[in-house]
Amino acid sequence: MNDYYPNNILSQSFYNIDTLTAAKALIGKLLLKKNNEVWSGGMIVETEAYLGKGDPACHAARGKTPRNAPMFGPVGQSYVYFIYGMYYCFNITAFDTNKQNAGAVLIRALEPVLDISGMKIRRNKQILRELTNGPGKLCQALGIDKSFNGKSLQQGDILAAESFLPPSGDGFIVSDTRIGIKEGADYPFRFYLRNNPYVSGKVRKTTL
DNA sequence: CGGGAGATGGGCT
DNA sequence: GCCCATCTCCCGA
Repeated sequence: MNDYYPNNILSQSFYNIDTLTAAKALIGKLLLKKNNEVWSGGMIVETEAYLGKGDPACHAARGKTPRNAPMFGPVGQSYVYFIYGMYYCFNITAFDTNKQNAGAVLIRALEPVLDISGMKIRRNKQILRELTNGPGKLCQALGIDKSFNGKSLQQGDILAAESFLPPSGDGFIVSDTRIGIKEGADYPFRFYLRNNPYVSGKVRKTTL
């Protein structure tokens, strides 16, 4: 439990910017989800940009379908998809509406901040680092499933907001290739906070 | 303690 | 048929 109530919610215009810039700008922001009147959430520490047209790794690369429809807009809404038969991945639609017609930022990892006890229960894990250090993990920790697909992030049960504290690490955002894709694997469209222990992947040299 | 195998299902081509 | 993230179990050092 906590007595947190969201403020400084990111406006829709925040997301009307090219997807790569949005992916970097979202680093350090809060992702919030309300569960039974309690706000859970954490600071975004790792993202990936998926450009619509010309990006073979993007679900929207071959045009609009029922599944990828949210990626075609409006910007600033959720795009949630089901993966590997058991997990979900959470994206935020973001693109320059004057230049692109689709695009989204995959949220790959959070630094836990709010309702850590609730996240531990939903994850069935006690280690802080294991709660939200991966796209499927953070959806489970926050209680996000397909029913939250295509929802505004300016109101409702999922919000993105300015953080009230700085993330761990030295504050530098570094880029690298995206995880788990085959085509477009050489594009440096993944961004994360250097030296932040909550970034996805193998255990870093930090004792948490 | 780290590493590898196997399992899990929907949306596309 | 191909593509994906994560868990658990079972090794071997």
